[in-house]
Amino acid sequence: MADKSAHKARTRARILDEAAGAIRTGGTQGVSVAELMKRAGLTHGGFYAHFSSRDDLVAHAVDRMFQDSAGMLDRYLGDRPDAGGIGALIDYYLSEYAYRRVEQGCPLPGLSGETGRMPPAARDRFALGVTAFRDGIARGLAAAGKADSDALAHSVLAELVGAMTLARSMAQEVDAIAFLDASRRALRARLDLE
Amino acid sequence: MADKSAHKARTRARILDEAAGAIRTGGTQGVSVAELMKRAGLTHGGFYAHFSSRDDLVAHAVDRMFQDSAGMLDRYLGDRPDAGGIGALIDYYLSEYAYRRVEQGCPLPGLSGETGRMPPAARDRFALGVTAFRDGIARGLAAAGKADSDALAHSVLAELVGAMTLARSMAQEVDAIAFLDASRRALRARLDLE
DNA sequence: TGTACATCAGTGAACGCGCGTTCACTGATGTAC
DNA sequence: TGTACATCAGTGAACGCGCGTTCACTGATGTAC
Repeated sequence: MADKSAHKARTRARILDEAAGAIRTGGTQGVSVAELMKRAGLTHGGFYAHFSSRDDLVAHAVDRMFQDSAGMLDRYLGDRPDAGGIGALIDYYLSEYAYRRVEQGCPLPGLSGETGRMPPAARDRFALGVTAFRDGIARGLAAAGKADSDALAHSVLAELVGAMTLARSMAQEVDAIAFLDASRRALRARLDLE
Repeated sequence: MADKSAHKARTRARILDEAAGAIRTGGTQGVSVAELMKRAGLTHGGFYAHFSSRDDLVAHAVDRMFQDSAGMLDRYLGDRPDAGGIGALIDYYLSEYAYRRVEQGCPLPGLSGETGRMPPAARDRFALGVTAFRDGIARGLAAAGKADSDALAHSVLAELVGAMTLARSMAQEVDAIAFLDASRRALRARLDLE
């Protein structure tokens, strides 16, 4: 019995992983149940043994994405972040590496424009995820000795997300890099991180 | 004959208007052809007298949105922008008024995260629209006496778009306003616009 | 240890529905004489 | 000016398709005796 339910939990996690990846690339409406189950090596009918509906899956997948993001945030700005943490986070967030990793990266650039069209449960969890992310940045800014770190965190997060979103919307990679570089330098400059 | 083709052009414009509005709110996949034609006071079959396919419509609707945006940009930062133009644009772009006008406002917050899923023609026109917008901001920054106005324009646009996107993704209006205010103040401060 | 039974994750056919697109048509309007 | 004809924007029924969801089933695994 224990083996059986552990197996089920692993399957569920696998479905959620695939869903999180697919949604980061294709948006909330970007995967069909059948396609998703196929990716997870299963047939579509089994889906409802794990989730009550497609909307239910989307909500849990959003959670899943923000858990990944929280992990990333923690690596740079854990409970006791040092002064260099925020600079390293900015460099990472706006790196070419992150630019290319749509499927594994932060869900904010790809999905925050879409919240108005999300099923309500997903929308709520998304808002919580954004807030947590912003709080993490505020902690990092405070650790770097910044005053008014809450308001500043809003501004920094806005530029991070905007820069990556616009970079990914460029047709030419040169233009994409221009967005990333400009914001990375502007952020470092305005936060006195040189 | 002249009357007839003028009539057709007006109808096409009406369909495009409705499409632009609906897409700004609901995204590229947010309106069906039938729903759209109904909004325009027509039946769905007539659609193909005006557009060769749904993708064709989406591409033209994207153009339409950026024409509207270019008009807005021109009001603040026309061919010979003055020093206060960029500050006024920032105030307007991040105002509560703009925050609420999803259906008529700038297409960047709602759509730039979605470009990867757009039909190719729409994607290309979107990238052109972003570039034009950024150039307009660069002109305004140059007029305000800023050095390196091109790179700075990337950074400013990123923060504008990111702040509005994140504001609209918040569940509570208080949190939305916090994003708008923080970025408005941060932008004015870092551009010495007080 | 061996056997009979219960559980339940996963299968795959079937459903109703909304979608984009097609097409034969209608009827108002513009043109030719 | 009046009539016959051509054009074509818009109508609405019909199509094939992919979707989310349901459901009777299978067969591997865990439990009871």
